[in-house]
Amino acid sequence: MSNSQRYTITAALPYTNGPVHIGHLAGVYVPADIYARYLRNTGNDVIYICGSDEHGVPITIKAKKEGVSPQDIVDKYHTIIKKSFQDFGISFDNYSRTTAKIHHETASEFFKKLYNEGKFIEESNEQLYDAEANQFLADRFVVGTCPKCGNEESYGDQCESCGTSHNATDLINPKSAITGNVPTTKITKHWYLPLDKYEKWLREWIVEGHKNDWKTNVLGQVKSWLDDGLKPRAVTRDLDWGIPVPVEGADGKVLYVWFDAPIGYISSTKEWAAREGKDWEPYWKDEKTKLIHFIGKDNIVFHCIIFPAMLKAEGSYILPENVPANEFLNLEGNKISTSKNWAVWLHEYLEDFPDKQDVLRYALTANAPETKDNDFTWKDFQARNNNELVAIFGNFINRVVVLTNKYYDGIIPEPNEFSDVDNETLEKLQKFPSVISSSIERYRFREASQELMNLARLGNKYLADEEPWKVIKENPERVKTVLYVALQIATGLSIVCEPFLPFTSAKLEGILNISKNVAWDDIEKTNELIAPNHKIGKAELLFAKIEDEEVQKQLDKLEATKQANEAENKVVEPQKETIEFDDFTKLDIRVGTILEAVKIPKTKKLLQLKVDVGLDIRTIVSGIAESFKPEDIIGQKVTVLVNLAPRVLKGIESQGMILMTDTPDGKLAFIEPENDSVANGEQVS
RNA sequence: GGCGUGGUAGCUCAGUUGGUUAGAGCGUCGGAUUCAUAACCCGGAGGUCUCCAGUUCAAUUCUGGAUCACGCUACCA
Repeated sequence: MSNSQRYTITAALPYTNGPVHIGHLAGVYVPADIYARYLRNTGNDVIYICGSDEHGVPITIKAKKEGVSPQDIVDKYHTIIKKSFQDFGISFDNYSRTTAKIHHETASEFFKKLYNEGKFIEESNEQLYDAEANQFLADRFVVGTCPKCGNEESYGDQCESCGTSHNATDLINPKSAITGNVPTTKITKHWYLPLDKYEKWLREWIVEGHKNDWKTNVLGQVKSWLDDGLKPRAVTRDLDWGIPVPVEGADGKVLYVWFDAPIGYISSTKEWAAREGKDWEPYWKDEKTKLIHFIGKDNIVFHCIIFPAMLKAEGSYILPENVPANEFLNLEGNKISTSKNWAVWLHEYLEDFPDKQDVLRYALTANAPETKDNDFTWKDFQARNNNELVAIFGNFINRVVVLTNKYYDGIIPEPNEFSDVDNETLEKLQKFPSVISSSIERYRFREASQELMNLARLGNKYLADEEPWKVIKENPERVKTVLYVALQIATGLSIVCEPFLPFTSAKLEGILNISKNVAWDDIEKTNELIAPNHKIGKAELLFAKIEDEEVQKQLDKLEATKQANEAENKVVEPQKETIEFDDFTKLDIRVGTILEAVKIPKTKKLLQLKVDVGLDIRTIVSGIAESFKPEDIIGQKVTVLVNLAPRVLKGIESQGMILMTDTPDGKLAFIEPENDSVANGEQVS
C-alpha cells in the first residue's frame, strides 16, 4: 500500500433511544476503531466519523411514554453515548448528532438538490386523517368496512377476510385505530426515491464488481434484495419530529429518518473540517478517497442500497469501497435487547471495571461476530483477561522489565554477537506487522488480535528457551544479548498493540520510557526498536487478574434483570368493563377434541384443525403453529367458542375459536377440562 | 413460504482452488521450570468436519435434498 492514502471511515450512527451496549461495540465501534487507529499508525490520512441518530418515530413514542419532549430524550442519550465512547477510547475524529444545525442544513441541501434535479417521484394522494391524534392514518392505523366483501374489520391496506388489498380511503365507515374517531380526509404529498432505477447499476457495482472483496453475508443480503426487485421508497413522512422537508407545500412533513441519518456522516465530517480548519470535500468527493462503512447486519440494506443510490443520484459523491457488516453478538445465550434491558451497557461497564477498557476491547475483538452470531459470556471475558492478557502479554512484559531492572538497573545492555536463535527471533518479530496488517486490511480483526498475542508468545518462548536467570551465573555477557532481544519484542508489542489496546500501549510506552518514535512500518525495516543505554522504568503490571467474584457480580446483575422481566410480564391486564350475565350467556363455549391438524401452506402461524365440538365436526383455523406441531395436538381436549361468526382466513372458513392462554416463555397453552371424561359438546358456564 | 448467512475437537473459531496423519486458542491430562500476576515453556488425549443422496479413482471441501440457528422478505398477529 502506498503511503498516505485518504480514508473516510464511518461507524453506524447509534440511535438515541438507549445507551450503547457491547453488541454495538463488538459489531461496529471496536472494529472500526482498530481499523482507524491502524491506518493512522501506518501514516494514512484518516477521519473516523460518527454521531447520534436522533430522529424517527421510536424517539417520539418513547418521549410520549415518558411524558417528555423528543429533544429531552435525545439530549439524555446523546450525552451518555458520547461520553461513554470517549471514556472507552473510541477515537472518533468527530462525534456529531443529527439534531445539529449543520446536519439539518446538509440534509436539506441534499434533498433540495435531488428535488431540483427531478430525482424524486412526487405522489399526492388523499389520505385519512385523525384530527384529534393529529396524524395521517395509513395501513394499520385505520379499520373499516371492506368495499368488496363487507367485512367490517378490514384494515386500511388490506382486508383479511377476502384478502384483497386496497387503499385506506376505499373503506366504508373508516375509523381511526388510535382514537376511534371518524377520520377526515386530507391530501398529502410524498417524495419517493425510485430505487428500481438504480437496480441494474447496484447489481453491476456490488454483486459483480465487489464479489471478491466484500463479505459473503453482505453480498448475499444485497443480492437477495435485488433479486426481490426494488421499489420506489418514500423519503418523507408526515411527522413533526425530524428535518422539515425543504420545499414548497411540505408543511408538517419531515425527511424519513433513513434518508437523513446517513447524510449525518457527511455533516459530521463538515463539522470536523470547520473545527480543524480543513476542507471536508476531498473526504467525500475525491475518487482516490476510500470510504468504508462499519455497520451491523441490520443496516446492510441502508448502506448498500439506499444510501449508495442517494449518493449516486446526487452525483458528486464517492461510493463506499467496502461495507464490512458484522453479525450480532448475543449475551449469555440470549439476544441482546435494549427494551428488555438484556445487555452490558458501556457506561455501566466503565463504572464497574474502571481502567479496564482494553480488557473489554480485547474480549470483544477476540470473539467478534465476524462471520456469524456469537455469544458473549462473562466467563469468556474473564478467561480472555486472565489467560491471555495477564498470563501471556502482561506476564511477558513484566518478566522483561523485572529482569532488566534486576540485572542492569533498568539500563538496556549492549548486545554481544547474536546467536542463530536471536536472529531467527528478531526476524520473526519483523514479520509481525505485515501479518497483522494483512488481517486488518481484510477486516479480520479477531485473527489480527490472535497474531498480536502470538508476538507475546514468541517473547515468552524466547525467554523460556534462553533462560537468562540461569545463564547469568555462568555467562553474564550472553544475558545482555538475551535481554536486548527480549526488549526489542516488548517494544514491538507496544507499537503493534496500539490499535487493539490503546490504553495498554500508552502504559507500556511509559514503562519502557519511550514515546512514539518508531512507526508501525519501521519494525520490519530497522534492526533496533529500542537502543542500548536507554533507561526504562520500573515494573508495573499491565493487567490485573479478574476474580470470580467480579464476574459473579455481573452474572447476578443479569439474573436480576431476568427476574425483573419475568415480574413485568406477570403484570396483569386491568379488568375489563363490567358486563351483564346476559352478555356472558351470548357466548356459546364448549368442550371439543382436535381430530386433525394440518399446517396451512405459506403461513407461519396458522393450523387448519378439525374439531369435534359435540354438535358437529368443524373446521377451525388457529394461529398456534409456532407453539405446537400438528401431529402433537391430535386428540387434544380444547375449549371452543362455537358461535363466533365464521371468518375466512387464507381461503379457509374458520368456524369458531379455540381458547388459549400464554405461558411465561411466550408460548401458547390450551384451556382444557381438568377431568378427561368430560364429553365433547359440554357447555362451559 | 421465498431468499441470505452459518452448522468443523468439551468451549470459541480457522481451514480445505476435492487427494497421504483436518488446525489454533481456551479447557483437560502429563512433563519441565522458577525471571515472572501458581504465570510461562514442552508434550499427550480429544473430531464418522450436522444428516442423507449424487458426481468422482477420491468429498469435510462440489451438486441436490433434509435439518437446526440467526437474519431479510411475504403472510400472519
